[in-house]
Amino acid sequence: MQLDKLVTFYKALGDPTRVRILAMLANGPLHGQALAGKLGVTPPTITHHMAKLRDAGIVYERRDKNTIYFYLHEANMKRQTQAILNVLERAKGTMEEDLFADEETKTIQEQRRSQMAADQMHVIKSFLTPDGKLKQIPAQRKKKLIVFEYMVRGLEFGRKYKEQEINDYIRQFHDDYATIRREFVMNHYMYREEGIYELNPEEMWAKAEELR
Amino acid sequence: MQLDKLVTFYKALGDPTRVRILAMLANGPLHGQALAGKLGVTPPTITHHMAKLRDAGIVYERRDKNTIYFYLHEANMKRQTQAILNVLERAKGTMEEDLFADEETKTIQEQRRSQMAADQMHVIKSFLTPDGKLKQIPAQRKKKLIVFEYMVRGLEFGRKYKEQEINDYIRQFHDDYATIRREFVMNHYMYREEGIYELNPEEMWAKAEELR
DNA sequence: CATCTAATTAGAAAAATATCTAATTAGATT
DNA sequence: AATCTAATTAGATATTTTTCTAATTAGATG
Repeated sequence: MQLDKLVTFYKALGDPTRVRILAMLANGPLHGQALAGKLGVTPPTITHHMAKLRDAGIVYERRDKNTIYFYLHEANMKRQTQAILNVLERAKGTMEEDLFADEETKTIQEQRRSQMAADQMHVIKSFLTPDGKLKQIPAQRKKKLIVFEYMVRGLEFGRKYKEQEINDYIRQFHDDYATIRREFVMNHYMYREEGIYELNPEEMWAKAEELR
Repeated sequence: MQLDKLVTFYKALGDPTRVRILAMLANGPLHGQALAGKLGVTPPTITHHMAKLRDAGIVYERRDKNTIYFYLHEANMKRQTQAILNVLERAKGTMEEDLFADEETKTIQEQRRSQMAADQMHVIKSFLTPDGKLKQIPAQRKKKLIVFEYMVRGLEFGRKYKEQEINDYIRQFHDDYATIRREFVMNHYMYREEGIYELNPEEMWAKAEELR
């Protein structure tokens, strides 16, 4: 559900009233009445906006008697503002089109540079056959993650996959799709909910860092 | 019109379809048909989304024969993702509440630290009387800007002011409001459109950098 | 110039969003 | 228990947004 989270965050910032609220909170916490007064809106409107900001992880609140003070969650903000950049950075490394490029897009694809570091590329080459099959699942954790990351890059960010689709995808690389699918989830490359799988770009990115 | 610009940017990122488009463009430019195909939507839908992304300065396009390729505007993205953080940073320095704090918020206000550097504070003190009047407009550009920045911090980000309101505000500091109002605009602290004034936080912030 | 392709515009329908008023709830305080 | 205060919920309305189909436009190209 990572796409949703990212979208929720930016959507929360995509409203002038909420941005003004945040600018006020930058001066220190304020309660609902104060915000309503300064902005010239009614308390229910504040409740509405604060719910959005809270859901996005942008503010948190603390109660003092009957009054609820809202605080900027600065660390969360700083982290999340970057989210889209992380997604794009990760998307750049995707090999999907390199592997299955059709005539239409080939020349454009060729213009770009892969983002994958040379030593990671080396690990990958050593575990894949020339036609892209996985010889074996690396035993060493670090190498295993490099290979998984490579494999998972062929999946599309933000798309929901049925288990069957994941199996078929993995089978391009290795027959033991069940093990690998489980590993994907265990290592947080994918997220599973009610039998539906989705890429987890945030975690993947954190992993990419760790591998360097 | 800076608030609008910021909101337009984040709003553009607040839609799952658009985020997926961006993830695809991170691999290199694509044309409308290709995007429509990959996403399973119709061309008009792509036109709609690309207009939003273009307005937000997130993509640009280049034509080749009948085909229009969309490119990620990465530099713009990187700069603009930070925008909200800049606004908040600037808002923190606002002295409005220090100067006019009412009983209600005083203790909270006291908890926070001013962001204004010590040497800037020194310049300000030397040009203001104890009751907050401006003795004279500094002749030295750098000092003048420090004082203007201080003054302008009492105005509210994102709010539209009539000329009369600006005059009244400035008169707290100095009788020659006309000169100072003109200076505010000339130095890009404020933005003027059809007789309505609004703070220009982006420029102000750039200025704050320059002063350090 | 007739035709093809990709993109855009127009216009409609459905969904989501922002905001208000009125009513209700959750916690203090008397 | 009765009363206050701040916040929330419910429900209504106006606006904005997403997406579609059908029609139109802008450029190439035979």
